[in-house]
Amino acid sequence: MESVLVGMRKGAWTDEEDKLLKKCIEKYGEGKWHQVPCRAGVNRCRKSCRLRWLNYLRPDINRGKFSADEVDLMIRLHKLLGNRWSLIAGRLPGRTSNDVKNYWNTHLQKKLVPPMEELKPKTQKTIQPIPIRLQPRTFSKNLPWLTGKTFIQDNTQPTDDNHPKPSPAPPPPPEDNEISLWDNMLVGPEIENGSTWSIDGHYWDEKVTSSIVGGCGENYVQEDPREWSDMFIDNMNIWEILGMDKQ
DNA sequence: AAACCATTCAACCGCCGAACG
DNA sequence: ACGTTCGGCGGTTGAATGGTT
Repeated sequence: MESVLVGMRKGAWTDEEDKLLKKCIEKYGEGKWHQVPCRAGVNRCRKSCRLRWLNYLRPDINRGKFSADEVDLMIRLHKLLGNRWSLIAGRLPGRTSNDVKNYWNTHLQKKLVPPMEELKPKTQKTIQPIPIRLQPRTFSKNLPWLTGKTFIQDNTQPTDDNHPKPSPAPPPPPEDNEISLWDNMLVGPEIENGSTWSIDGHYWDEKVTSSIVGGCGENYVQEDPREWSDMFIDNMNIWEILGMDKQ
């Protein structure tokens, strides 16, 4: 119960609050958000502090305009991931999930969605706009890839500049057929052919499953794709999947 | 100059899953 | 096994700003 919420400040952050929060994070680091309001001396809830830091105060945030490349990548990723803003933002260095979400809602949704709606024959069976449902968002600290046994690619780490770049030690590239699969997932309507759409919108193709899992480099066996898909998406080299030059 | 409308985006809200006692 | 807490997410809201009449 967050009884301490009574009397908490809301609304826009002041410069003074920003300074206090920034100072606190620099001193104690990110995390332990429940302690941050007390440590920083701001009358805000933990969520508000976290959001302010992640969306505004973090030093690596790129607050400039979205470049054409970024927009292109965002569209591709959205086609692949759906409204998984945090995952999309993770592939756009310096961008926050809030930025991506806002940009999509204000700039791209109007451009992309309405025309699709208009083009859609009213009698035609429609495919839900969520290509993949990636269920798990967080993982146990005991999982192998969190204990140093498995390579983890983390593109969300701060970068020296604001340009997209591959990780320093990228994992082995996927096999050609794997790239083809993900390419296919990005190109649109043909996604329906030869693959499986489950009732709840999950996209699945069993033949490819084993191939992908094997391609992760570990003897990692998982029965249900929904159990590993987030990890997979996070850790695989999406730059290659998207067929983009690493810049 | 003022009123109105549209757009942008920071911030809040409610929910979920993991961790912990 | 269960309840609580915490971190994190996506959806939504509303104030601020810009543009138009």
